[in-house]
Amino acid sequence: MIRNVYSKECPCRGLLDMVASRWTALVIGDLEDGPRRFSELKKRLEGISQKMLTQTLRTLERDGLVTRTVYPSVPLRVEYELTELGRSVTEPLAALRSWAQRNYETVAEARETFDKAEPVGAEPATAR
Amino acid sequence: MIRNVYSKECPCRGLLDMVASRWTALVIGDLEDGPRRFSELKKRLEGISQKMLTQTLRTLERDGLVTRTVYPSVPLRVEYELTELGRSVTEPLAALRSWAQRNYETVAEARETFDKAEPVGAEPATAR
DNA sequence: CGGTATCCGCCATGATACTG
DNA sequence: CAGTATCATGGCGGATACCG
Repeated sequence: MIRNVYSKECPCRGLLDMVASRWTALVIGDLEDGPRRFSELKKRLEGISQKMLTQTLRTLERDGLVTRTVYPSVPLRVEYELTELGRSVTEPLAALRSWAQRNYETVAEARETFDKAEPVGAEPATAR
Repeated sequence: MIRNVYSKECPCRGLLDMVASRWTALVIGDLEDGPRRFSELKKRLEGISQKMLTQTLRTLERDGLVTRTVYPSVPLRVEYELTELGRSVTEPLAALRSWAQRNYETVAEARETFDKAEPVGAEPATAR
C-alpha cells in the first residue's frame, strides 16, 4: 500500500480532506469533553445547518470516529460520542484550531499589507 | 475580539478552513524542507492543476505564510518559501497528515462494516 | 426531538488556450 | 518556466417541507 498523501492514488488523501473539512474539525472538537445530543451540537456550532450537521455526523459514524446511540424515550434522544479512533485525532485538530485562534489577527494584517501593495492595476508592467 | 472558532462571526473560522483546506496542507508540508520552485511543487503534489497550485500559493502569500521570490533569469525562476508564520503551522498539519496515513486502513474497514450493516432499505422500520 | 427528502443557486475546481 | 484568462460543470451547502 502507498500510505502517502502526496500520491494521487492513495486513499489517505481523501481521509485528510475529511478530517480537515470545515465542520468535522469543529464537531470533533466539541465532542472532546464527552457525549453530546444532536441539538446540543447544533446550538454550539453556530451557523451549521441541520443538514450539514447530520451529514457530518453520518460521515464520522461511518468512518468509525463517532458512535451514535439512540435512547427511545419520548421525545427521542440521540447521543454522539467519540470512539477511540476519534479521540486519536483530537489533538492535531485542537492544535490547528488553536493556531487559527492565535494567529488570525497576524494574518489579517498580512492581508491588508498585501492588498495595499497590489491594487490590481497599479505599477504598470509589474511582472507577475 | 472573539477568538473562538465556534463563534459564527469570528474570522478565525475562515482561517481554519484555509489551512485545513485540501491543497494547503500538502503545499505547506512540501515546503517544510526548504524553498521550492513552482514546477517542483507541481510535480510533487500529484494531481494538482496549475490553476489550483497558483491559487493556493497566492492565498498563502497573501496571508503571510509563504514568500514568493522571482529570479529574473531566463527562463524565469520563482521560488516559494515558508515564512516564520508559515513554519508555525507545519507541526499541526504534519500531525494531521501523519494521522491520515496511519489510519486510513482502519477507516476503510469501518466503512465496509457500516455499509454492510445498512444496505439502505434493510431491516424494515429501523428507527433512524 | 431528530431526523429525511427535494429543490436549487452558486462557487470551487478542472480543462483548455494563450502570454511575458 | 510560470503564470493569466476564460469557460464549463458538479457538487457543496442553504432553504424549505414533511415524517416517526
